[in-house]
Amino acid sequence: MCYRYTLATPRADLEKLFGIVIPELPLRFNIALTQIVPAVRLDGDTRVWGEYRFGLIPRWTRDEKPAGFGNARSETVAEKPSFRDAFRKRRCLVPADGFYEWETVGKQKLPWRLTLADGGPFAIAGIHETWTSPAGVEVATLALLTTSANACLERFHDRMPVIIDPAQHDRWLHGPAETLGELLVPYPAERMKVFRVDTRVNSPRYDAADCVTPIDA
DNA sequence: CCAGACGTTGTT
DNA sequence: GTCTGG
DNA sequence: CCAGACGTTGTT
DNA sequence: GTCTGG
Repeated sequence: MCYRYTLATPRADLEKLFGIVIPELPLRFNIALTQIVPAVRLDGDTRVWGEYRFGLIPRWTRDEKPAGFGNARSETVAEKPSFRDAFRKRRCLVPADGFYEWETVGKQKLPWRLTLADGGPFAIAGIHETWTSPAGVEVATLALLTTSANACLERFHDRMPVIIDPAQHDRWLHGPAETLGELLVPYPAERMKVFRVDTRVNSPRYDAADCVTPIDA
C-alpha cells in the first residue's frame, strides 16, 4: 500500500516526465495523508497540473471532518460506490520518486524507502474527487491505486502502489476505463530498489532531506 | 417504504 | 485501547 | 502509514 | 448519490 511517499525531484525532470510546464514546488521528503499533493489530470485533452488533498472523500460524505481514503484497490475500484465515478471519469497521475514501508521488529517500527532502480521520478495511478463540505467549501481530493506486491515488498505486506510506465501515461488518463486492467499490475521488482532509512520518517511532521538518506539495515 | 452502508491495510 | 491529525 | 492525544477547573 | 437489507 502507500500512505507515505516522497517527491523531491527537480521540476525540470518532472516536466520531462509529464511533458507539461510545472510551477515551482517544494521538495517533499515525507508526504502524509491530508497534505496537499500535486497530480496531473486531463482538462479536455490537455494535461494539467493540479493540487489535491491526499485522502479521497466521496462526494456524498456528510461528515464535518471525514478522514478520506488514501488508497483504493485496483481490483475493485471500478465497482465500489466510493470510487467508481472517479475511476471512470477522473483519473490522474501522481508524481513521486519513492515511497515508504515499515517493518515491525518487536516494538520498533523501522522505515524503508522504495524507489525505481535509477532513483528517478515516476507516476502512481490516482483518482480524484471534489468534495463539498457541509459548510460549502470545495476540496479537491485524491487516492492512490494499489495492486498486489512484488518481491521488494515481501518483508512488509502484500500490496503496493500501481506505478504507470511513461509509455502508458496517455492511456491511463484517456481510458476508456474498461481497457485499463492491464495497467493495474505490480511494477517489476528488478526495476526497483529498497533500503533502510532513519526512524525520523515515522513522524508525519518530519519532512527533511535526511528522510531519504540510506542507512545500513 | 426507510435505515444504513459506502474503505484500506495489517495484525492477531 | 481507540480516535484524530498529518 | 505512524504519532499523539485522550480532561477539568481556575489562574496566569 | 446509490445500493442493500429489513
